[in-house]
Parts: sequence; structure tokens; C-alpha cells
Amino acid sequence: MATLKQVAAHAEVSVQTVSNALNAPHRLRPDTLARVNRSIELLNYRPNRNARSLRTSAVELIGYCVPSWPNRTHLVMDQFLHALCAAAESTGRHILLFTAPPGVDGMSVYDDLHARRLVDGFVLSQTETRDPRHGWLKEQEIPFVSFGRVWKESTQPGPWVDVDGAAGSGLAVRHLHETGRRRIAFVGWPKTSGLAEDRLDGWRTACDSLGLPTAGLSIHCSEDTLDEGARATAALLDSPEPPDGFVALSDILALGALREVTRRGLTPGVDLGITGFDDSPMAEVVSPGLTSLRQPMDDIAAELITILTDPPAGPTERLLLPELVVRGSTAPG
Amino acid sequence: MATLKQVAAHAEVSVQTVSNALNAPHRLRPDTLARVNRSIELLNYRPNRNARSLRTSAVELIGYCVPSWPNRTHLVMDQFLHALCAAAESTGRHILLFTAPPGVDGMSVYDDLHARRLVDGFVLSQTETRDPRHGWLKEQEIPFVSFGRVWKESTQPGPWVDVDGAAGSGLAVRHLHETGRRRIAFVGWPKTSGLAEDRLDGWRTACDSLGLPTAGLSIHCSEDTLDEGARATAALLDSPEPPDGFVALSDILALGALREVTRRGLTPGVDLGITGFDDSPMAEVVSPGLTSLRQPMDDIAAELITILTDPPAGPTERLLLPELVVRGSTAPG
DNA sequence: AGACTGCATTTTAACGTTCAAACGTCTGCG
DNA sequence: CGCAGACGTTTGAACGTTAAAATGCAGTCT
Repeated sequence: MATLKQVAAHAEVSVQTVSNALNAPHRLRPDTLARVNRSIELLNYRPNRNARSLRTSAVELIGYCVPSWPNRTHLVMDQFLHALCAAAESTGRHILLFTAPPGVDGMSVYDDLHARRLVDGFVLSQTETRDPRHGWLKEQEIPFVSFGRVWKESTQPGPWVDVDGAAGSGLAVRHLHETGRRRIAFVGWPKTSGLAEDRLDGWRTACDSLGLPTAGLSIHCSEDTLDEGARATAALLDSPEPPDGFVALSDILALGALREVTRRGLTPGVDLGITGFDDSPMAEVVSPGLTSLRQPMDDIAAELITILTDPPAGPTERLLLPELVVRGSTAPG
Repeated sequence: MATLKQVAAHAEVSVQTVSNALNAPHRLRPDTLARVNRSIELLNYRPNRNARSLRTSAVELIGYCVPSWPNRTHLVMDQFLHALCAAAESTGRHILLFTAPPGVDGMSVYDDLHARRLVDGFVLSQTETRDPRHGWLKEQEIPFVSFGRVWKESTQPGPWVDVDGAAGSGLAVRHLHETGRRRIAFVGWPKTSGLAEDRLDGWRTACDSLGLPTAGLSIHCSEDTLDEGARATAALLDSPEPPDGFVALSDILALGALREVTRRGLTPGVDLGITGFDDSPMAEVVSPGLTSLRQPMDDIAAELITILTDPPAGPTERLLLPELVVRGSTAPG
């Protein structure tokens, strides 16, 4: 394994000159640069990252805690991680995974990773209401950025990137409206999570602005399962004025709705329209395909990495728009 | 940020003694050790990993390439990554993520990460038939271990851990048999992949040993979708002697089977039994729940890390048994 | 008493890199 | 001709750690 020293000897220059050839090539005379580069190539030299990090005290590694608790994000976690990796790599960085207990208990792990110089900073996800991590990291002056707002908190401690759930619901409502639906229901969770409330608000706002009814068209599911989605859908279909469009808060609930609708002999995409959220892998493999709101993972990841590694002067709160992926479940009726 | 030097000064010993207190405590007199430890605690000292790695030329980081191509493993990737992280951490190591083009094109990325000392070795997954990575890494003498056998290759280049798909099919068949099923079908893919062939063989072997029929009870799906699973199931149900048990090669195909069965007014778990593979998150949220073969992720991860970091003298090929997670889709009929 | 042994600790040097300062050479200008 | 400044390159030191060798000291054996 070649070192700077060996390259320097080969190119007949000093060690520092080789270092400059890599980190500040403009400082070298063109002919020297060419000669050094030839030697680098010839010896197949690769800078030792540990030595570099020791000297500069920057490891170019970003910590990400792999979630251990069942959660909606899991279904698209591979997409997220891939995007995050790619974004990090485009700046010469990499992602370091670790596990930590949720909440305050996990903070010692974050602290340790940073203190031992395994990472420069963190990308947080699985943000919870009143998440304690943000305040703690800010206090320790450890760089971080959060995927997901901290809901129910008056002051926003630290930068975040999130997807505009309200706008997503709006997209779904308008799409259903354009495909001829006139009574559009919302199948959600209780308002306990900011996420649920956000998406519910978006549905109501969009319906209002289109002059569509909302009364009696919103229903809560107690858990994120097909059964619950089906139960809620059944209840709505059994009402005196049943809806012909369903905006479900998750793909799972939407699949439940699809099942119930099909069970009743109705055809999704013909008799009524159904949309989900997050465009999980399931949306593609069911039939008819489920129209769903895709999170713009590449943009999210790029923003996260940018904010973390090269913080812009302006505001560091980014709300990105989801993208409606249209499939058979919302064919024009 | 405290350094060894500062701790040494505080404890009134040499720098090396503090280093020994951490890496070889048996070398210190108990009272010295206690004194040093007190100083470490007091100054909240954490060893700088970069300096350590520079000196020892071991980074305690393991590279894992996050798959970019749609694949069955994606649905359980979060489980896998969590287990892998936890296993790595139990040996003081961590997982570094990266992206690379598939096949030979990606090898330069592996090479680079290793040459620049960002990782000590690699865990491979998404192993493909005649995967070029194994041979290449072995040639470069870069440590690695593969999750998944290299199929269709006479010599096994390098250590691997895999799940015994044939045994899994066997478990499913025997379970269906115990719950009263007597004609058990296999819903699979074409024999192009080793994985598909393995699971198919297991089904056939188990049926044979139980004296169950197999003729006309195996069917291939062209892709991994609900529609294909449903189509295959329909074809089987329409045969003169329809099966009363279905071993599907994937959860997706099994869900398709569930759908078709339900559509015909039959009740899964009552009129017939259905099993899937991999115990993806979907298996739990459908109704009835899908009986599926869970991959023992914790064991897999532990084996991978052990083989990679502390290679046992004996054979380094581990075939682990999947676990049958029984749910409503195979209630006794 | 002298030599040897074993243990606890310190000293020296090195891992491979980059920063800051110093150096030598060339150029332009009064 | 002498000097300032710019440019390209080198020197010296440091980042924080650990391996290996050296040191000092107490106890044991002959």
C-alpha cells in the first residue's frame, strides 16, 4: 500500500508537494503536477483516510441510527438509505449505521460516537413528538439534521427536512376530483401524531377549496393494519351518502380499503378511487396498482446532506412536495 | 476533548500506562489501574478512533453495499440492517454503508474503500448467480463474507451464511400436513435462480417423505406480484384435484394466493392453508395473518460478523434454519 | 554477594497525513 | 543594482494513539 512518502520519492518531490497535488493542485507548477500525478497513478496511491482524519479532525462520516421499532418508514427504508448514501457520497462522505435505544437513553450512544470521532454529525429520522434528541444535540454543539419536523414544540431546535403531508393530501384530493370523484373521504389515524393531523388538515383544506363536502367523511383507524383500513372503509360505505373517493393515510390502510371495496364487488378505479401514502413496494404489486404519494427521497437526502455538511446561511427548514404516483386504483371513473 | 496525554498528566503516569489501562489492564498494578480509571472518568476521556486506527491499521468498520435494485430482500432490509448493526456493535465495530454499481463495475468502489482504509472488510448480500465479487475480493485478499450462497458455481469462493430454503419449505409442508392438509402445492418462480430451485426441492422432498402427491402441484409465476400469485392459485384450484395447501415462494405470491382464495369464497385457514416466505411486514397486517418463514436475522448477522472478524478454524459455510411463524392463514382445517 | 527472574512502568519511535512557516528562485520596478 | 513581492517547494512540527524496547525495582536462587 503506497504512502505519500513513496509517491514523493518516486516523483522526486517532497511529501507536502504530493499532498498539495491532491488537496490544492493550483499551487503546483503544471509540469510538477503532471509528474506527481503520474507517480500517484503508477503506484496506485490512495490517501489513508485515518491519517487524514487524525490531522484534520474531520472523518467525513455521518451517523444514522437504524430504527428498531416497527414504523411506517420501514417499508421505504431501503429507498431512503440508498438516497442518503448516494447524497453523502456525492460530497465524499459516507453513512455510518448504529443502533441506540429510543429517547434520552440513547443519547449516550450519540455522544460516544461523536466524542470518539467516529462521525462528524448525525442524520435523525423517526422523529417523535417532543423528541429529546434535537435539544440535546444542539446543546452539545454536535451537528445534526432531522428528517421530519419536531411536532408540538414551540421553538424548532435545529434544522430539518420534511415532506409536506398536507400538500400530499391536497394532491390526492385534486387528483380524485379530476377523475370525477365528488365525495372524498379521509381514512386516518387519531390526531395524536403531528403527521396524522397534517395529512388530515390537507384533505380538509383541499376539499373546502374545491367545494367538496367533508362532514362525516373522516374516520380514524386504531392501528395501521389492513383490517382497520377495511373496517373504516366499510363504515364509510355503509353511511347514507357513501364516498366515491378515499384518501388513506398509509398504504396499508389503503390496501385495506382496496380489499373491502373489492369484497363488495366494487371495482377500484372504476366505481371509486383510492390513494395511499409513501408509495411502499406493495403499491406496485397489488392489482389494481395503488395510487400513492411518493416521498422524493433523492431530494430529501440531498437536502439533508447539504444542510448538515455545508449549512446555508438562510433558513434550514425544508418542506418538500411529495409526488403522486398514479396507478389503477384511481383510473378515471 | 481530553487526550491520553491529559489523562496521563492528571493521573501522574505515562501516556502508555493510560493506554495499557484501556487495552491491557492486567498489566497495571491494581492501585495504578484504579487511579488511572478515576482520571479517565473524571476527564470524560474517549479514545480517538482515528489515531487508534492509524496506529493499528484496523478501522473496526465493515462495509455493506446498500442494494439499489428492487429485490425481495428489500421488504426485510430494515430487520437485516438492524441485526447486522447490533452484531457489529457487540464486537465494537460498526457498519459503513455505500453504493456501488452491480457486478464487476462496482469492484473499484470496494477496492477504493479498502485501499483508503475506510473499512476492514465487507458483508455482501444480494448474491447473484456467478457473482463476480467473491472471486475478486478473495484475489485481493480483502476480508469478506457473503449473506447468500453463490449458486451454480463448482468451487465456493469464500465464506457464506445462508438460510436453508429447502428446510423452510419442509417446515411449511409438515406444518400444513399436521393441520390436516393432504394435497400441498408449491407456487414458485422458474428454476432460473438457485433460491427458487432450493425451495422447490425442499417442498418435493418433504411431500415425498410424507407420502403426499406432488404431480401437477407445482406451478411457476413469471414475476413476483399479487396478480401472478393469484393466477397460479386459480390455475391450481381449477385443476381436477385442487390442492388444499399452498407453499408460496414469497410473501407476495402468498398474498396473491390469499386474495384469489378469498375471492372464491373460500376461507384461508379453514378451507385451506397458505404459507409464505421471509415474514415480511405485510404478513402481519393482512387478515387472516399470513403464516411465513422468518429468516433468523439475529443469528445470521451474528454468524456474518463472527466469520468476518474472527474466522473460525473450521468450515465457514453456515446454513441456518428459518422459523415458521404461524398465523391465521394456516389454522387447523 | 552476585546473577537472574519477573513485574510495573516509562521511553522511543512510528503510523500517514496536513498545517504553518520558512526557504529559494524568479520577476518587475525604481 | 538592489529590493519587494509573488510563486513554487520544502522543512519542521503536530494530530492521538500503540508496539516494542528499555528501565527500574523487588524478590529469588545459587
